[in-house]
Amino acid sequence: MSKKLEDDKAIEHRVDRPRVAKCMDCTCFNLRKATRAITQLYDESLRPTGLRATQFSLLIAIMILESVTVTRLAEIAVMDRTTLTRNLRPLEKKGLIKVVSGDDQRTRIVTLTTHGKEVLAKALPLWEKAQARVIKRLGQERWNSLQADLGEVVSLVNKS
Amino acid sequence: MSKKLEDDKAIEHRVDRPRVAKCMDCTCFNLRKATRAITQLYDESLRPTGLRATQFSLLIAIMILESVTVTRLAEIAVMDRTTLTRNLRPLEKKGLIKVVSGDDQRTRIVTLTTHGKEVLAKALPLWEKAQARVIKRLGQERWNSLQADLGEVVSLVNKS
DNA sequence: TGCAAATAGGTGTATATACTCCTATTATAA
DNA sequence: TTATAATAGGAGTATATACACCTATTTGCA
Repeated sequence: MSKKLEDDKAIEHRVDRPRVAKCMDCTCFNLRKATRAITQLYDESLRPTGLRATQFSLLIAIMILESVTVTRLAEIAVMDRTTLTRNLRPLEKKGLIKVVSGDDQRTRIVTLTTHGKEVLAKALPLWEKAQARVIKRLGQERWNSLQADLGEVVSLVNKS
Repeated sequence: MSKKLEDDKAIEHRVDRPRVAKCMDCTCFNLRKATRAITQLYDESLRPTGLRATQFSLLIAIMILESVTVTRLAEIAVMDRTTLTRNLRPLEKKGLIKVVSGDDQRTRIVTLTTHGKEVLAKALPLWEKAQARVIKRLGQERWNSLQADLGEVVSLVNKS
């Protein structure tokens, strides 16, 4: 290897300040920060119902779909199948959902219980308040573009 | 209570389809979806180094700060203090960071080890590739506005 | 028809997250 | 100076996340 190439390589691997500083713009880090912050806001709002934000959204999805398999629900939630399995556990334990085998014995069908629907009805106005607050503070226009961009991020990764 | 008010209350608490459907626009749910997706992309890119995206960003922050307390680092990372304590554990176990008591005996000072700097130097170009790919696919302009919006979300919550 | 491939799902393990409650140390004020 | 408040941090507990690997069932084809 020529001296020139060695120098290039050394430069390439040197960790200088400005180069490291750029890492603070990490898309992943900033998404995670925003998610941590916003999750606390929604969790706080939903606390009277005993639901976490993630649980609320899963229940909503199940209500809309009425009856859905684990794999299908995982696809919709852009969630690993095994993650969903674990996330359904506390919902089942609290009696909010019911999980039974489908006609295809491999599948597990998830549905809301009556109790689940009741809790969801109590949670809905609380969620609406939190959502309205976020949209108001962010501004409708900015919120719209954020929603669109988040959707773009998801499809960007799926097409990888 | 008058019949009129009872009706209003019934309407307020009724869970009709369009109202439930709006919940799919949940800011929290969509942020979490995007975060799950993008985290997998960065984790995949960093896999050869054995670092997760979160770990990479923490190491970067520690490198920039050179020496930092747990509470200060948690503030910067917009992370619960107890979460950070747990997140530092695997980094310490892998010998990437060192945690020692400060002059103020209550504080714990976090610094990078030589090994930590080496791993970070290996990870840096991998992160840069992932970051460049995301910016390219999203488009520089869209990425810029996403970054700004995520920052806005964080400060929005902090000001609550 | 019978067997391999595809599909649906769960477990083990490890990290990520944060709330509640706890201890230890430092700062402050009576 | 000493009692108290404030600060820094950790432990217990529970949820959230996903990879690697496993089993059971169904499908499709030779």
